Amino acid sequence: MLTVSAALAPSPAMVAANAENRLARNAAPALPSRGSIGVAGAPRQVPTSVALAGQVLNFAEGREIYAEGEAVRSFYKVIDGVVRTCTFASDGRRQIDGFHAEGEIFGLEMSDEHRLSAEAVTDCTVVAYRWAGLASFNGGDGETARAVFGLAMQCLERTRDHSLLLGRRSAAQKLAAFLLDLAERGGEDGGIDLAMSRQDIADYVGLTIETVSRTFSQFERDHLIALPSIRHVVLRNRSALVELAD
Amino acid sequence: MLTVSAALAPSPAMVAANAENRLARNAAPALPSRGSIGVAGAPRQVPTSVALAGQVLNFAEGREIYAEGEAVRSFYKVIDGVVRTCTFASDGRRQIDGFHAEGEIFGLEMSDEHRLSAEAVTDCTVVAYRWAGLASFNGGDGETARAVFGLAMQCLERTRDHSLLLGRRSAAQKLAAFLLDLAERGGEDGGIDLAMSRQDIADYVGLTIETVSRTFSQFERDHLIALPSIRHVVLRNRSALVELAD
DNA sequence: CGGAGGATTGAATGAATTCAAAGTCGGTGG
DNA sequence: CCACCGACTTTGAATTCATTCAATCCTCCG
Repeated sequence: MLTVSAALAPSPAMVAANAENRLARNAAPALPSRGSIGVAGAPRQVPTSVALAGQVLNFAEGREIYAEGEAVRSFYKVIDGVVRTCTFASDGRRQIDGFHAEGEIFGLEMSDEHRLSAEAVTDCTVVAYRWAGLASFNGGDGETARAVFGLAMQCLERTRDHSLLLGRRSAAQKLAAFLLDLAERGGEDGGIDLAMSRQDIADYVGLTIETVSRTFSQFERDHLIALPSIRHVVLRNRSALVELAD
Repeated sequence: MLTVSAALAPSPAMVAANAENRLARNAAPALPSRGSIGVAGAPRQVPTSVALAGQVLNFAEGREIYAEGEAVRSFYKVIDGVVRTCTFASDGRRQIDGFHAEGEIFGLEMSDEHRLSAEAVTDCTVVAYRWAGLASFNGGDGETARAVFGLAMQCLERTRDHSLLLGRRSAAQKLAAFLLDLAERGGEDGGIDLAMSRQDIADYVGLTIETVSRTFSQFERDHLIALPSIRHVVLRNRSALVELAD
């Protein structure tokens, strides 16, 4: 149902009720954006321009896209909005593995069931590409394979950065790094639009919501940032933040 | 110098002074092993059996294999011994991204310079495969591409697990998870041979060396483990450890 | 305008770190 | 062969930082 193309090879015939999408540089349509991770800015570069058919799907804020343990049938690219991938510990604590914004992919896994769940942080539009584990990598032509590989490597790099962020760092270091990352991904200086709640941020950087709040307030008192509204951050002293972050 | 084959395609002609190696299931030669991560056991399965030429290299304990910032010319597979990949914060703190044992790869990166450095935890033997970023993915035949892709996905999974480990978890949870991971990778039950120092462990799980030591001692007092020698751990109550880890 | 969920702030607690000292182990040289 | 040295590890006490628990404050929506 979710999938359209045969294993990574375009097959327009199967593109039924839904629009076809191309996995290409700047391919995202200009939908009214309610929530980029950072500010609207330069689209994230994807190192491919390969035609790949997929099915466009919409999810309302908070909706689950797939659950931990569910069979892997697709991987996804974000067209608009923000998605989080996460796991839940036995005591209920949530750990957010990553936020995925326009142009980024998620859900690409080797095993046959998802190790993480995915949820819409904001209302969002994604494209599902048929994918059922490593076997799916077989058929595609060289260029498609290369595209998917590039995307996987991008995930790997982001995940690596994340685990370095979580290592032995203070709350201030983590949050400075988090904000700088958002600013970089968002594109322009000036303001960052937070797509996610404080709780999301806390679960991403491995802190409590109170510590996140306190640290942001401290940053503001120190004139490192301004918080004109609850979901908007302005970097006032980027170099000091960089210094802090490491 | 380090590289032997043309981009991921076997080219025996270039295999000059050094032995050729095949990236295959159970390909590792039976060298006298001084340091697997865990106990000697079932070889880590690699989901490929593709011929791939590479150059065999040896590194003494503590030696640097490549440095952060260095140009990416190869990725590596561990034949024997253990390798760590890590970064250094500006204040000198080290963060270990991963330990890589027999059969595992490291150093596969998309960018043109290494974001991490790699060092020999023990005396070790690795094979270097020519690799210069995403462009290297172009030439190979389908099967080689698939092999490399599978390896990249394996790295991704390990890195994901690591970042979940580092999130909001207590020292006991982190170390229980660490020991269970080693035990699983090592193969058999019974004993775990720690290839790495307490400092290495601390830098991997994001704790101080003192906390690692104290927690191990506490585990021993609680009969979760035994520590017959400094580099040897016996799991005495695996289910309790699993419970602890989450 | 009033309610509810999310965010901020405060005070007390607790876990991990830091600083400091003692113990262990392996290796080297007498 | 034994004693000593040095690096690594363990243990102890005090401190620090983030968490927990609790109360208040926004802000958005109905």
